[in-house]
Amino acid sequence: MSEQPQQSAHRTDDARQDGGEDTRDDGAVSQFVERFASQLVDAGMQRMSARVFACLLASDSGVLTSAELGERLQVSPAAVSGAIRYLSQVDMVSREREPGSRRDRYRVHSDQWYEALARRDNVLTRWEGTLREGVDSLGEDSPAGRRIAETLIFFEFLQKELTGLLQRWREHRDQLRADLESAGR
Amino acid sequence: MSEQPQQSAHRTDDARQDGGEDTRDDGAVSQFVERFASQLVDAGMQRMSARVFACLLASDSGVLTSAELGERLQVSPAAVSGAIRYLSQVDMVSREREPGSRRDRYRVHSDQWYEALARRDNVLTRWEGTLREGVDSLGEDSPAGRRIAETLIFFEFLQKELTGLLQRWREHRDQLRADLESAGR
DNA sequence: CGCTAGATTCACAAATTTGTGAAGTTAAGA
DNA sequence: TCTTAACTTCACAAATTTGTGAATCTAGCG
Repeated sequence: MSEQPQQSAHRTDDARQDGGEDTRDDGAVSQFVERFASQLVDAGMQRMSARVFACLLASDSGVLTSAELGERLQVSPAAVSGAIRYLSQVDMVSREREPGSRRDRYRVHSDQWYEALARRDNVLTRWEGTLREGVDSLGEDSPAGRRIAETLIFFEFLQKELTGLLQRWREHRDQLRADLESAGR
Repeated sequence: MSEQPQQSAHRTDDARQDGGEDTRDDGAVSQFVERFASQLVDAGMQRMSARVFACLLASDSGVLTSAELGERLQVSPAAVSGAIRYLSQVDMVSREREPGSRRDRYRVHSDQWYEALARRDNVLTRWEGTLREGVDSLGEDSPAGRRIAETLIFFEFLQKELTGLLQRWREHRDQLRADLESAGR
């Protein structure tokens, strides 16, 4: 039927000079980007930020310029700018500028998930504050006050667990890296 | 200055017959409800659902009818209905009907947070599915494929940890209850 | 110092979401 | 079986969010 290897449908062949990025099936990549972005949206992230993030995640270099993002996602520079503003605020993407250039480059960390989770800690702390106020308003002795106090206990438990979990992840990750080190090279 | 205890500003005195609900400062309760609801909204929940949920959480009985919710939150029955539809879908509220009545009553569980977290498990599983597809599309050997594979590893770690965490919570909770049992009664 | 590539901001239009009133549906009680 | 209280659904209006093009700002480079 076709003389192409079966994995290939439509490959990028423009922009070959500036990245060496792609030997991949663009359709499939784009499908992954959009699917994963949708799931992030379901979890509460703004659509454009989710798309930009997923796009960076699925790029070989992990670094893309505004123009590249705009082209891949088919959106305007303004949209990219807005998405990046959010993503760098929540620290999921960092902005770089090459020394002799006026183009920004946006990068995903390899540790972004770990860090995102670590930041959850603050969210929990804020929630706990509100819950404590609630217990005070309602009185510790009222049924409602007691219910909220129980909620508070759960969140406090969660926060404590989170610390341990992050610790264990670091160990797990370092172990994996060490294994890779001794086997792979 | 005042002959009232200082906690009191404006108390409900309507509806005294049907609940025995409130000996509390309505303003403060409402403030808690709205604040906590906002934080839930920030975390991605729909506004009305968040308000209904917070309202139930802050009620003495933990059970309210549609009419009560509508009155406390100043919204239409339709809005309550929509919020409840969502909340029962995600299993944060359950619907009851008193045997000889045509009024539904909506209840928060005391375990809703535990259960909400337990349900996160499914979300993680879905994400992992998408990530695996991504790795397949991009190839395990490409840098992007590798980055996504690392993400996958993190989520798998998280999912495994979640199981243990939930287990520990159940133990912690049972311990707290036992303590309460022997001390309080 | 001016020119210009590139990022950002702004006003606005399009799309989406949210809540309402009213009509529709369901089931308890006479 | 009829009546009616209570929940649900639907069409629509209001509010919010999202992305665009154009104008503006910033900083390399000649």
